[in-house]
Amino acid sequence: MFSKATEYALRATIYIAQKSSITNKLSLAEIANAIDSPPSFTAKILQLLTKDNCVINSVRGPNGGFYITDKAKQLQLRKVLEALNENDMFDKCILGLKKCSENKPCPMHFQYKPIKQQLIHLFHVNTIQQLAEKTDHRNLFNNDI
Amino acid sequence: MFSKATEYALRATIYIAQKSSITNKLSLAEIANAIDSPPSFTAKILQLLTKDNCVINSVRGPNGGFYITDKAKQLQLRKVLEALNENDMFDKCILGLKKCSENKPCPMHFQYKPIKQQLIHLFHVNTIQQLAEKTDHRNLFNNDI
DNA sequence: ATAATTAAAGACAAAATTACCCTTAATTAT
DNA sequence: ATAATTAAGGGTAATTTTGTCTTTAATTAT
Ligand code: FES
Ligand code: FES
Repeated sequence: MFSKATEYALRATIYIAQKSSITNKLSLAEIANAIDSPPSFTAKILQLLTKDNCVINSVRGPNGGFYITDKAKQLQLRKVLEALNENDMFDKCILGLKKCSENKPCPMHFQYKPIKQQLIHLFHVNTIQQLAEKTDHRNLFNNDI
Repeated sequence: MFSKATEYALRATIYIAQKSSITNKLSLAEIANAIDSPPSFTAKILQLLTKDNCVINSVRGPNGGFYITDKAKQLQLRKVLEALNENDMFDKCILGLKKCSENKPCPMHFQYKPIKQQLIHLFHVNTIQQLAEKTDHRNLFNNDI
């Protein structure tokens, strides 16, 4: 469905929303370990999310790390997709036509349309905070049994 | 959503179902042109679909090409995903966890679940033929305005 | 039989994605 | 001020996906 980069971005954002605060920043190492992602690659993705402090914030130096503000927690989850440039994901034709349109619909268009809208809705109605509250803090992403 | 390979496979299958018959086989060149895909790459994908004649059939030599039997037209669209090894697409966790399960659901699991089921349903209930009938023959995949 | 045509098969190349490493800059603690 | 810590940034490497090309095999038409 999503690229690895986007998966890591979503997991990292939710994790940071669960565990961080302005007084308790999370290091790259902790985040990457918690969400089971390659640290260096995760660093790049976190940079995208901190660009213009659009989703998360970061501070360098001792006791530095990543955190998210209460305000940013109220952002739609869609903002994460935007930061990864994968926000147009759900505008696309499921069969890969250059343009998904009602005028020249592909054979799957009208059946896919309501599903597509639910996917868009999913990332629109949920705020980062709401997602963060959905699972208990302990073993959020450790389901690798 | 899908890989290029899968997109081409779906488009090619639907196109072949629309235009081919045992007496009117379609050449690689015609198919690739019609569905707007790179010919050589499309050749590889058509090979996957003809493997064990699971979805489409092919004949070499003059007046050879690709076609689909009436029987195969009754196959679920899901068979195309299977041939491309992308059938497990909708079993996966939307956040990329190794396992999508009810026991250890990710924060999006229960909201994503009904959408996932509709996606699965989409590829289960539609036969290749049904999709082929959904659009007129002329400019099926030429929506590149 | 021979030549022409078409897909199959394999090797290869390009591009994109994913991942890693090293240096730099910022911040903090001492 | 100095040293330690941490993210930022740049370059590069590995892997996967996408795309190309050439040869081979099968089939048909002559
Ligand atoms: S045209 Fe294919 S999904 Fe809209
Ligand atoms: S566990 Fe994430 S979608 Fe089911």
